[in-house]
Amino acid sequence: MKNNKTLSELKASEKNARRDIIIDAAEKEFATKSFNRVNMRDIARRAGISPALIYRHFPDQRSLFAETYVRGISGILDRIRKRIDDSRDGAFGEVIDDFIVFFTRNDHYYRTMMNFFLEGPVERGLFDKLNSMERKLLGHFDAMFTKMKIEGDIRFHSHTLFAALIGIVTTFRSHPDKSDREILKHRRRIAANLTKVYTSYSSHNK
Amino acid sequence: MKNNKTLSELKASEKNARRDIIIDAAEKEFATKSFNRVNMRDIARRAGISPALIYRHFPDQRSLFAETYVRGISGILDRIRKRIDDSRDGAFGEVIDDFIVFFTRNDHYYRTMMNFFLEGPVERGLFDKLNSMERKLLGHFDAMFTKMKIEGDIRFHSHTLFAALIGIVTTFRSHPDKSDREILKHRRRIAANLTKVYTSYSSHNK
DNA sequence: TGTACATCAGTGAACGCGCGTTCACTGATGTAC
DNA sequence: TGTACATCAGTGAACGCGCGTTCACTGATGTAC
Repeated sequence: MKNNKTLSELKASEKNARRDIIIDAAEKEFATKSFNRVNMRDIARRAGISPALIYRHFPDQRSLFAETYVRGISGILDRIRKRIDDSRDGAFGEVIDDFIVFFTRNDHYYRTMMNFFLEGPVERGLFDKLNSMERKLLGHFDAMFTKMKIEGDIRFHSHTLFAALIGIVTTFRSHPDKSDREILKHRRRIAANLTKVYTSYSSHNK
Repeated sequence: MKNNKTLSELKASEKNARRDIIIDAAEKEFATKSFNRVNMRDIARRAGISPALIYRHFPDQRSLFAETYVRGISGILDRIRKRIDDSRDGAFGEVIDDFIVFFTRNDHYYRTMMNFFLEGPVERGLFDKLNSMERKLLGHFDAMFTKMKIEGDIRFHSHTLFAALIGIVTTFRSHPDKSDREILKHRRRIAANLTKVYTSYSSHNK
């Protein structure tokens, strides 16, 4: 069996594989406990390595979380894009429902995003990477609003929508007397309300 | 000079005065540094007391912050209420601009709110107190939407609006290449866009 | 074909630190008898 | 009018702890000559 990779390519892909194993472990940790209980020791244990080794692949915890976020978020971004492209009218309701459901099921991505909003600027490369994710989503929203033939500045609408969605996930969270099911239900209901307002606005201004 | 208070009343009001001094000090600390640099030692120093004394008035830091929040927030709540009551149509644009400007100028109230959203349930009494603030604001929004004769479930609209406003403050924050002025400007612009969508929706459904 | 040296994955224990909170104590004032 | 005791504001130093990160080191593999 012929191996057509050079040695250094092999090495690089091995290195990437090791990175992926760490990200997988982080992902699993996020799945089993709440955001701020996730820690480096447990991630290392889950990956079957020593904590120190993580630092050979990521400069610090924030970077690891950011990479986890970037990898994890791209699926939903593509799904949203596809929904918009496949639709005639932008599929507003479905798109924002997708968004809400995704960030409810994967709260840690929301938390990572919040972390970067609230703790502010990071190392430049990381900042750019996270920012490009946001701009990608905004680009999708732009495409959606264009299909909707909405009146006014498209980019402002995208920003407004993004803010509103983040706000919905922010304001309806764990509550002493509410189950996860109820929270999701409430978020979707509010999102549906937003859809009603926005689609009505868009159809009246055609 | 006659003192018509009983001794225990006097004592109680003195105790309240001391509480207020601590809250004042916290407020001043929040005014001089970013949210997560504010700490108990500095608040104590600012109030001219020892850190331990704070704990005679507040069970813990969260509670102190919550009380600070509750006291600080009630002014804007009343202002918003007045604006709505004094207007014929609900003054949507002015109300949400007030909201945005207030939480931009007083970021620490926003941060305290976020803290409670993100870190979740607290000691019950505190939780109820914070919750009643939120419900008060929602009540004001209800009144506003009623004046606007908006179509649909009023409470859902209030929730949607609250979420959207929180989202606007969340998503546009410190950025390596942006000044505070620009951030405020951008937030107001997005808020104005939201106003356009909402007022149009409401007027088309009259 | 062997030797010296470089490279790099990998380790477990230990460091460090920021800061909320508590501890053990003082001093003044009030109260009972 | 004095004595014993309770109450409570107030203090500065010390505790503690969770956890991200680093340190000093090992062992395997690659490379130069």
